Amino acid sequence: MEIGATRLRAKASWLINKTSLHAHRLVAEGLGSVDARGYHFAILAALDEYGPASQAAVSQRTGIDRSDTVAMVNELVDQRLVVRAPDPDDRRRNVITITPAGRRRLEQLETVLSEVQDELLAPLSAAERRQLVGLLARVLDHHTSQSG
Amino acid sequence: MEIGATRLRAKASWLINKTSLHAHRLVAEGLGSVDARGYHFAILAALDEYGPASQAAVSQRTGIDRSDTVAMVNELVDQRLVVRAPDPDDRRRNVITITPAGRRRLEQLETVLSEVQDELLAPLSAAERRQLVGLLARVLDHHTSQSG
DNA sequence: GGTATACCGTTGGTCAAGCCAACGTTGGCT
DNA sequence: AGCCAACGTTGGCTTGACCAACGGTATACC
Repeated sequence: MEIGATRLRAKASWLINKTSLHAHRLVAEGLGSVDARGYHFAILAALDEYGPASQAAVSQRTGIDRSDTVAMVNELVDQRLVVRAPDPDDRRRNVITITPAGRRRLEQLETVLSEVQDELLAPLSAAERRQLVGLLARVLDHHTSQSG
Repeated sequence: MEIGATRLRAKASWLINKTSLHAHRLVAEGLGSVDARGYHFAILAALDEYGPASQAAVSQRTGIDRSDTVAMVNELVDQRLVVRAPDPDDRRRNVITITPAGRRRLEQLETVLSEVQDELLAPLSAAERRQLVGLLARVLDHHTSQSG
């Protein structure tokens, strides 16, 4: 495709959506090649940074819906990358803990995703990449703080 | 939600995908309030800029799948915003032409979308918005030119 | 102490987007 | 004439994001 339509291209929303599609596809391909999914990385990363947490906490930190978190944690448990145990202090909760294997997996996914970022942002310099990330982060912050 | 996880936030792919979600929602809400969809604007804009064209051409220029284009053109025809006529020079083709009402509609949607852009990019200055649009356009160009 | 209220994990389902395969029709090429 | 490519159209598939509701549990308030 040779997308034109200046009116379309001038719309940030359109650019973001289209770019997101490419990003999404690249991520899915990259992670798919090692039998993982984006959600796996998100959850492992959250557990690694914040330590063991309830599924609700994981859900909040990753922005993944509670119901979807259940399925993802199931998959991670099956792969022995995390452990799910009832919280003795609050029996409503399950405490999810990342395992050593989970940490190794996280590093593997980190590597894969770094390569994907490179591919995605190929035409941009290092400075420009930082710019883009900074701008997007600000936009995202604005909307997540006031609405979500 | 109070999304943290620096590892996640540092990934451009993640930022783009999340931001895209907000953008998509805002666009859907904005256009929904005047009973339109993103695809409508895309098609009307393409027809306005390039003149009458076959559905295949519209499809290419907007990046909308051929099969989805059929449905969208149907809707636009129902609203008398475009006309679909067989091409006498090539009977495989339908020539889609925007009507005067279609142009008025396009301007209406343009207005709505401008407001949506404002809302989406609220935390950014005008210069920063141009920066963001420029960076995204370059990323998008890179991937659309080499992969289809 | 008992009741209402809020939270947690889980199940099940919805909805729209983006795709893809296939078909009949038509055009172009050789 | 015969083959291949393009077009419009139908139908369906997959996935991500989301929502509603439930039983079970903790907390707050009276």
